[in-house]
This record gives sequence, C-alpha cells and structure tokens, in this order.
Amino acid sequence: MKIACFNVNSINARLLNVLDWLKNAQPGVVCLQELKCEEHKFPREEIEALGYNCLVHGQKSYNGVAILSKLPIEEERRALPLNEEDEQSRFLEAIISAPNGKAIRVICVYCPNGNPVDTPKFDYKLAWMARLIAHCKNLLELEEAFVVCGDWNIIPRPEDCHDPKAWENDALFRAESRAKWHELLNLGLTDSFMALDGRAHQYTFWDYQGGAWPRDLGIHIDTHLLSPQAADLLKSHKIWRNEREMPKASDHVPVSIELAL
DNA sequence: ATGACCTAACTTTTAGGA
Repeated sequence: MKIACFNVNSINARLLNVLDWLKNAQPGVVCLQELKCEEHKFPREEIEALGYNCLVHGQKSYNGVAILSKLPIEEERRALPLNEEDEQSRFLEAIISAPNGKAIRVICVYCPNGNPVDTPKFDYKLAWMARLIAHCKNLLELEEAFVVCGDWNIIPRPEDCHDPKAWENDALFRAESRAKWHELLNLGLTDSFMALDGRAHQYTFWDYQGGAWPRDLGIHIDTHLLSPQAADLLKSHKIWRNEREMPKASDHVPVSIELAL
C-alpha cells in the first residue's frame, strides 16, 4: 500500500491537480497539509468519488490537514496531547484497517514554519516539536506500526538545500530546529527518505518566487518517519518531482512510500 | 532593472508562507 503526503497550498485552488494525481498515483492513504479552508468548504464529494474516506481538520484561510484513505479509517485525535487548545490545525491522527486484519496508525503533520526567529513564532515551532516528540515517544511504547508524515518545515541537512549559507538563520535550518529533528529520529524512528535514498539535493519544495523551480533551488522538507514495526514493511520512497511542472502546481510536491501491508 | 509568487479574505491591501 502506498502512503503519501502532499502540502497542497489550498485544496480548493489545487483540486484539479490533486484529483489528477490521485488517479495517476493511486495511493491508499494520503496526508494533506495546508488545506486553507474550513471543513465545510473541503471538496469532499469530488475526493470521495475517487474512493476515499476523508478525515478533515480544517481552519479558515490558514493551515488545515486531512487524511484520505481507501481503507476504513477512524480518527484518534486532532491535536497533540496537552495541546488541545491549539488554534492552529496542524495535526491529525487516525487508525487505518488493512484487509488482513492488521492496522496502521497514520499521523498527518504540518509543523510550524517558525519565522521570523526572533519572535514567538519560533518559540511556538520548538514547543510544537517538543510536544510531537513526547507523543511519538509514548506511541513507540505500544510497539505498533505507525507513520508520521507531512511538511516538517525543517531542512535536516546542509545538502537538503542549494545554499546552506542563505538558510543559516532561517527557522527551517536553525540549529534549534534541526536539534528537534534529531531528537525525534533518535527516539528510534526511521526516515524513509534517508533509509532508501539519502542523496543530496532531492527537493520537495520550490518557492514560487525568483525562478526557484526552473533553477532547481529547492529544499527537502517533506518525508515520512516510521516506527520500527512500520519500517520493517518499508519497500520504497518516491518524490513526485514532475508534479511541480504542472500548471497551477503547489509549491510542494507529493511524497509517497510503499509499505508491504 | 538587484525585481521576478501565490493564496484567502467582510479584497483594491494585508498576512502568511518558507
């Protein structure tokens, strides 16, 4: 089964791109970020028509996440524990039932950007990541298969961008942000990109400005983290780079993994 | 030429993105 993540930068502005990609890629599960709409404005009928059950955690204008699943899906939570009062829709966790009687937990994340770094936005980013780390630590104790995927808003390595110098004081590349990333991985999670590829300059986001796409000046910030039980099932990892070329493309491209499930 | 984008919103300007 294919599990994908895709920051769509408005689901309604991106609907035709998303529907085309779903038909082409045929993922079983998709975690969407940056819906930029409330649940009642989510294009549920069009997506359900392709065979997906939709869990939607929307928000007016900003943020917003969803999980689409061809298999039965049940919501677990729509906020990180101890963060239920968060006004920003950035988290959605569900249990997906496989036909063989097995189940997999899927967590969709849209981690905070955190810029500018000398403001409360950066503190919010780091505190949000700390809560996610605590939650993943608890989930790992269950010794079950789970996948956390989405837009991390963290550039893990210098080679995950074109010019590390240009990013050195940005919230996405600051030492504090990358330390949180390492802390999360060091719990015992597997980054599917690093496990199966790991090459330099394999970007998942290119800014709309400055000809970033034609010049290939991107950053690698979208990937999947897997519990050991999920990592045992990991077959492949793919960045759908060609999607960035499409008319009206999002600034992110879809990323998918194949699990033996 | 030192700029060049995109989106939602009580739209004619702003906030946010990364």
